[in-house]
Amino acid sequence: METRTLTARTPADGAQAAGRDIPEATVARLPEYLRALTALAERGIGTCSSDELAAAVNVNSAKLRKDLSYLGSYGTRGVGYDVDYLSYQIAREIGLMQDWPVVIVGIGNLGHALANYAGFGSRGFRVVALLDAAPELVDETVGGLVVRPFDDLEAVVADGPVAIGVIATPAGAAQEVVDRLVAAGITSILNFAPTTLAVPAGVSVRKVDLSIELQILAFHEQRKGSPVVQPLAREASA
Amino acid sequence: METRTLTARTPADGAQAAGRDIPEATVARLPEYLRALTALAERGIGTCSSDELAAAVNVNSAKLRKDLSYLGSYGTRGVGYDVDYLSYQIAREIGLMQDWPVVIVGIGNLGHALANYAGFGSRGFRVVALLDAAPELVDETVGGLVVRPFDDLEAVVADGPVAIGVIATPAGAAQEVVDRLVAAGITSILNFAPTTLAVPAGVSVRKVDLSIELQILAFHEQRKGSPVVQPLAREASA
DNA sequence: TAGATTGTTAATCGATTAACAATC
DNA sequence: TAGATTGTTAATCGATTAACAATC
Repeated sequence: METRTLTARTPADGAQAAGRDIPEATVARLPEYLRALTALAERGIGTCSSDELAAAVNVNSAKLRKDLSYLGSYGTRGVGYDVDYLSYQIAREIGLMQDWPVVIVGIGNLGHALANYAGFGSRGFRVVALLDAAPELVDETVGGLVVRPFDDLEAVVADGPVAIGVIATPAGAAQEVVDRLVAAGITSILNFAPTTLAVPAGVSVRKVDLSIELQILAFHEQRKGSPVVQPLAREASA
Repeated sequence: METRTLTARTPADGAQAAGRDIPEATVARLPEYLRALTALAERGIGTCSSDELAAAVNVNSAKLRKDLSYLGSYGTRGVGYDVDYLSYQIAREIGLMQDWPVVIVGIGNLGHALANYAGFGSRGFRVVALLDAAPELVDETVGGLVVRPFDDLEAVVADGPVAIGVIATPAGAAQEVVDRLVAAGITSILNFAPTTLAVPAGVSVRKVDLSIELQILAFHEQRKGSPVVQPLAREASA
């Protein structure tokens, strides 16, 4: 592992082809692996096994190894994974070697919190504009940026590329907003508004939905029943 | 359908047994169906087909019907579903006929936004306490509630049942907080802190993670490449 | 060489979907 | 009765996992 270099792969090498078509479930876990690796690196740990990393993320180690196998062969049998090297490979795979300009639409309570969220920039997600339709919010400074009218959207996009649009408006406005974002050429949307969005093919939408998460918890809480609080009493997940 | 009443089911009735063991993927969609039904009701629509409801939520109508079949047979062949009746059945299944007392821990930017979030209470999720370890936040009033010291947790729980704990602290504090919540008897956790939590069996954890969602979007955005913005050009999802 | 751990295989499990009989 | 739409079946697809050969 100490002599690892980023050698060019031959066509016969499987690892290159492995770059293609990563399962969606795997993609969703890569950021968690990366986060756990970053925490290990901060603790000065240079190497870890799949068992150790899997434990940190609460997944089966076979699943972890299978996930990583879609990226290539970045471990060393009998030894484990080099924390920095694996971090680099995952970051590259996710696309974190470049900057991702973000606009936030809707600067209410949530939009404020998002604009002030420090971790936002940490991974190359750079907030380039805050937009709101309400005149009383425009020109306010939030998280170091001046709120602009939503109608400035096209000007913002003309000024420089925008990769991701974050929707933090009320549900009623969200479809209109996403239509404008898509028309302006933005193809990735993160939706905090509690409503389903319709978008053309080729546009990715992820949603973050507090109310749905609470309802899922309520469902399971209800099923637990009052007396039977612990289904499988003894075992504790480390 | 007009004469539908909530008759007691006989033991031979399949619908009662159907209440058992709903797949996790189905559980996660029930709140979306409920939200779409509520929107239909607000538009004065009394009946809808599985095709119509499925279109509103962007799912396959076969999937919708299969999901609903786990709850029972609440539709009418040749007609569709009564919006109010189906709403009621889904709400009951999720557990929304009762109140779910919630505590929010960590009243920073995000905690503020959550405490002020109106939609919180709309479905029976009642915020009963705001807790923070920082003395400078304690006694501040947020969303109509006075922030209390985190050490009041046990007193809050003793005062009345708490079903769900919401963690809006920095990542570094989250494990400690969840340990205390679990020790206090709370068995459902909604985690906004960007870290994996370890909990004993019988405790449910859901997470809401901005950074992970952005990274998943970045992954796909990267794969789209600059010139190939629309993989399947023509088709537009309604 | 002996011990450890990866990367991969194959079995299993759960979720999705098309198709259609049941039935309003 | 004819048309419409549900509820269910069965096929397919994707994800998880145990087991182990490969190999450091």
